[in-house]
Amino acid sequence: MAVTLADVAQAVGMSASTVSRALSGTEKVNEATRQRIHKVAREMGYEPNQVARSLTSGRSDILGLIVPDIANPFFPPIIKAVQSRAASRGKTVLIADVDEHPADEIKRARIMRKRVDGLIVVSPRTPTEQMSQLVDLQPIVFVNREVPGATSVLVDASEGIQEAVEHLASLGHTRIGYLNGPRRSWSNTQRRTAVHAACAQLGIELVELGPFEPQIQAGVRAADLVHSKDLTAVIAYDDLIALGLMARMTERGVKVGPDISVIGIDDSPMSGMAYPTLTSIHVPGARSGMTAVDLVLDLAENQGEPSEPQMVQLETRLIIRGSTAPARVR
Amino acid sequence: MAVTLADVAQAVGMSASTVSRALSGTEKVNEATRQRIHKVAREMGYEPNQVARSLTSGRSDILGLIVPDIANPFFPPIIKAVQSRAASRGKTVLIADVDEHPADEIKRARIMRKRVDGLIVVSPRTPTEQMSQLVDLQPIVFVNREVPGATSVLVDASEGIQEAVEHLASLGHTRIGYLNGPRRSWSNTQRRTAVHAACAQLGIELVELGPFEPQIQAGVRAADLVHSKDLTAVIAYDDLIALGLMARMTERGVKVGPDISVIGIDDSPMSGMAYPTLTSIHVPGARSGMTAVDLVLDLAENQGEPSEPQMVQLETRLIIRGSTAPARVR
DNA sequence: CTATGCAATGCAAGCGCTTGCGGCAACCTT
DNA sequence: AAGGTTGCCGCAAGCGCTTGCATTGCATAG
Repeated sequence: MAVTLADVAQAVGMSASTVSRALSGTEKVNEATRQRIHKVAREMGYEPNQVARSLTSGRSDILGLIVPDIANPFFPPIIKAVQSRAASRGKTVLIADVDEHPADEIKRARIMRKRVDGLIVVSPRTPTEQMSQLVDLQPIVFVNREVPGATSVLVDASEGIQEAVEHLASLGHTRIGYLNGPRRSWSNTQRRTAVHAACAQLGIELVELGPFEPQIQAGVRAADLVHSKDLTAVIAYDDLIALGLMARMTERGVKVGPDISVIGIDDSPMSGMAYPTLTSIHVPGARSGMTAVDLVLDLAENQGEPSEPQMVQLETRLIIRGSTAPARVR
Repeated sequence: MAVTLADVAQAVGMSASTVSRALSGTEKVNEATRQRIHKVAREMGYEPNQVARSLTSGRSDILGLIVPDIANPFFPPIIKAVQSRAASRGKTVLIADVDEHPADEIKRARIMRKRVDGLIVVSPRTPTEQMSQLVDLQPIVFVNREVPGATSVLVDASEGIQEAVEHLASLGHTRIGYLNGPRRSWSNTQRRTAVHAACAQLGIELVELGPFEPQIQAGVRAADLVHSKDLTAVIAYDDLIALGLMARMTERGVKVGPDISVIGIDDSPMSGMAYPTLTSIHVPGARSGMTAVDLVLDLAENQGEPSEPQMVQLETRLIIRGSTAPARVR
């Protein structure tokens, strides 16, 4: 059996309460006794039982993080950022991968909520109505989507997309495609709207395709569709779709760059490694993860005072690489 | 406040013990009352407080999973497999990403151990002596590394590597490079040894390079080194290194395939998407994850009876894609 | 009709920790 | 010198749940 608080208390000849206070450090304890307690505790190899601790204190020092798909390279950086930020604030992170399955999301969130001090939900996908069910699971913050009445950290795709369309326009493209992400996805709606706006403003013809799942395979399928539409440039909902598309194009002997320009969104680590390298709209995943941690911990600390929901906006920008080139003259 | 067991008990007019038994289902309760209790509990929206439950029962229904780096595409499939297998057995998974930092691994494991029913450690990297410290954190199972006295699921690289070297030999390569992974990594040692053995057997000259971190950037650095050694074929410690190397080679105008053959290890999802597609040794990540869950749960269930450590071996095989081709005649 | 067994349920003791409240010295006040 | 502070610390009451044991009622056996 592990050594308990009581064991330490007995060894030092003090009450458990004092030992508890000495170790958790919040309350006043004589400096000398504190040191003695710490020493003995260390010698005995005492480690507080977190479960018992959270039962009484109500805190667990765990943060819940819900992501749609760990395998999507866009998420690991977010996860890492959340973990390291959380760690520096003394928290651990419980990750749930909901496998792009919205229904799970709600359920998992409810279950998780009991063991964690706060929830961070990164889910561009689940419909807003369902998300709203989660708002009362305070403290909770949403990343990359807007939920009425909840604090969230948003990524504003419009700037990057504006830049992307301008980039294509300046390369002489006059007719571009947009490969939709999942139909009911909030971020797809956002991105799609931004593409529309930018095209309208620059007088570019827009062809919509999809929806596609944010997976490489979907991009592979998209490729053939794109080819049949005779487009010279496309913007994909995310890098994965773009990457799959590029792979398939290359396989079919279509040269990405010279023959067709493709732009991804997310700027995931892979985009610099593909061939050709993928021009992509950088989404500050790590920053949004860190921000989310800060927000959720703020909420957790001020549980009582009902602060009004904050909304932090982060910006995007275009990273030009090798997958975009002047439109071929026909 | 959430509804507690006592609330439900009061509503049904029974004692908390009965309600507890009715809901957890393990003990005998009259069928009629059980149904009534279930009904009321559902109506009241009762959800057991997991924290309290685990304090008394000692179980948490959480499995701990320690991985070196979520961002390495080799791991997400493992994680997903572990999660889904665990879910089907009624467990949740607590993931810790130790950022390739061995020292953390030990610490994290110890801390985690208190809140989880069992530990799965996937860490090809940490030195064996340190790993051994973890053996007493039963139930624990190690993936992809052998630790004396502990149950583990091993991936036997030798077959796949043998196939790989044979493949290269048959393509006419007579001098190949091996790009070492991290120096003290168990799996690197294993792979390296296998490469040596295969080369010796087939009379192929072997040049070792590295060590390199299992990251794309390291592969990029490796590329220039490889180039200067005038090799016609290399086997990399993992896909990431291989991918980085290919990207850099391509950038320098060296044609991967015709000019230099490269083989990765892991067969991560990216390998089919690179250009050219990467010939790689398939490592059954998902299977090993599932197996690990089964093993650790078995251990957990038979905590008392000291069963002797099992060792499950999984096999690897070569997946030939576009990055390998006949040696250029010079 | 009383003894016995069994199924169904209640009692109560924790699990290991936190925390409000109060005790009690030792120290200040005026 | 008596009342008031202050700083440390102990008491004890839980947190919500599980579980060994006792209790009850009733059917069955003797």
